[in-house]
Amino acid sequence: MFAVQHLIETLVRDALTAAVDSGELTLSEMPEVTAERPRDVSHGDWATNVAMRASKAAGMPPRQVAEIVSARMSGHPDVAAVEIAGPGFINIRLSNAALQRVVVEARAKGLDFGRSEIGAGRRVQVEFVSANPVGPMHVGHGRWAALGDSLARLLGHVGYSVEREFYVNDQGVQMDVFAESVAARYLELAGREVVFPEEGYRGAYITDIAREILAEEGESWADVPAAERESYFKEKAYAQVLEHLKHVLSGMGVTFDVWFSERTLHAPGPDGAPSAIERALARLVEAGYIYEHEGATWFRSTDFGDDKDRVLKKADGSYTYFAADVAYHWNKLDERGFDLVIDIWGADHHGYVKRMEAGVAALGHPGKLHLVIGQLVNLFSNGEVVRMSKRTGEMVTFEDLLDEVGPDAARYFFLRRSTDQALDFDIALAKEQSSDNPVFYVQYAHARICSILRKAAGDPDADDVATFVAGLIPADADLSILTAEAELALFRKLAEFSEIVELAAAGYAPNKLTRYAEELAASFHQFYTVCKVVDPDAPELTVARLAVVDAIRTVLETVLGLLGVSAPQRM
RNA sequence: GCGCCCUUAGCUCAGUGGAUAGAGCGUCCGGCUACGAACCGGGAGGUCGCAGGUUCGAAUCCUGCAGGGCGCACCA
Repeated sequence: MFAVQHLIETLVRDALTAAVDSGELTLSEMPEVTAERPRDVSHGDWATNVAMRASKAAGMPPRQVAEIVSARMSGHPDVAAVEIAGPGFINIRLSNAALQRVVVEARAKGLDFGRSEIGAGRRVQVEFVSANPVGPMHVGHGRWAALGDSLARLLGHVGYSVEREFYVNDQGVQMDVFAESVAARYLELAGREVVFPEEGYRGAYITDIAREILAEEGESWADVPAAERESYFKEKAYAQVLEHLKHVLSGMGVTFDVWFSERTLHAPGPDGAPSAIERALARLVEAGYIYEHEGATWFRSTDFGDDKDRVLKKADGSYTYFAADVAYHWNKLDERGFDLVIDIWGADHHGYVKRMEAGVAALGHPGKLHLVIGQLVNLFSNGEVVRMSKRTGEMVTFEDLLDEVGPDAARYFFLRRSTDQALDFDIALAKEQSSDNPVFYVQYAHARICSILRKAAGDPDADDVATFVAGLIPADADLSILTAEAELALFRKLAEFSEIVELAAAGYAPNKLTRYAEELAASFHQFYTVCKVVDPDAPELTVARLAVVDAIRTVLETVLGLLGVSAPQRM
């Protein structure tokens, strides 16, 4: 709950009860009292629909109820006006003093402005990207990387203790195929006759890895048994790809606290103790959700709304991928004790949502897993669709994209759309480092402010304005002289920030932040056009407006920081 | 056939119960002898896919239909 919203709701509720107590209003039922922000600013800063909600219970038209309630909403210093409008809305306009106070608060809190404690220190894990370590990442991975990292920053800002994790699928047939593919290329390079595996990975990167092994170790591996060669190459190539993944991700500023290996779930514990998968399975047996059928071991996921039951242990004795996933989430929630676990999955995995939620519920942690399903990325270039395929070797990879458009534009573009919307990413457009690109619009506002501050300080070459703003602008600058429309509009936008942060965090929706950043930048640019900041003839006005632009600077830096985008002081 | 996501201005998209549905781009008109014009102001542009329902009120919730995307393994 935000201070101002709370204040308004209290004001309305008090007026309502006072009217009832005095007998002016008779209610068969007390309506819920809520305050909301009208979409249209001409309707005021806050509005309540309580008169419409109470209309039936009061047995009179909404506007009449509104008359009675609003008459009792006396002059609080933060409230400038109360009006009745439309079908019975009560519109409340904040006083200039209340709006000016937001600037003071933003300056006082600095980069902590907009922080909240709704997370209450609870431990949350965000697992994302988790690309298979057998090849380069596609652009969809880039989207999950930007999304997961920004979500982690956002959750941290609202009081959660956050860990970022990458799940590495380093066990299974894909790893075998991967090893066979590298081995086949190695043999080719060594001049041996070889039939490339039917289902092998044909990307050029496989040959690159083989070439590197050949350069390092010579041709000696061509003459050892295939199993020995492939087993060695598997580890060698796996390590290389993993390093590559880390390298590309760090190129966009994304790092992980934990790289979790799937192998550890299959591995027996010390002294032959059961593996994590076996322990999780035993837990499900104990809870009564397991049965045997046609030689396989099944999980009764239909008890939790899944379409059909799922196999955990196949008839041949091996475990399914899903079994490892159940064990993995048991490890997260039970052994590591996270209060909340967020997995970001591509839309191509949405068919697994129900069974995963069923697994978590059966393990005794219902509701602690939140799956974010992100729609896929369609890559365009000059209006042409670019197909992505791990097999053709012709795909544009995440790395390629990052090299072309840079980390700031890539992140911003990835985050600008809601996650359940497919993303059309036009490389050619994103490459244009022009005003078409909204990230530059926002960054420009920040750089422009820094330029003003440098000018005001008489230090055009200063590297970092943060080092001198405190000395330049007193904390108790008198802001009451700031009453221009453009100024008040800017203060209103500033006041929305805490609200936007909480909404974005609660909805796992960083795209709300990109929108806000653009709106705040627009409000600033409008203010800048109308209001001269540095004016030697008006020292008090100059100080007050410097306080404003400095507050905006900090909030722009904060919101860009939550997106993982840089806030340059010059461009 | 079943499930999930999507359908809003010419284009790309915001908007999950409120008032005259918004933004960017594009288009047309206008604004620098003020601190960064990478900026700002204004105009034109809409059957919120279609049809019912719920209620004081629906782009938003429910049902059905149409169109597009993605999935429906003892694969990973």
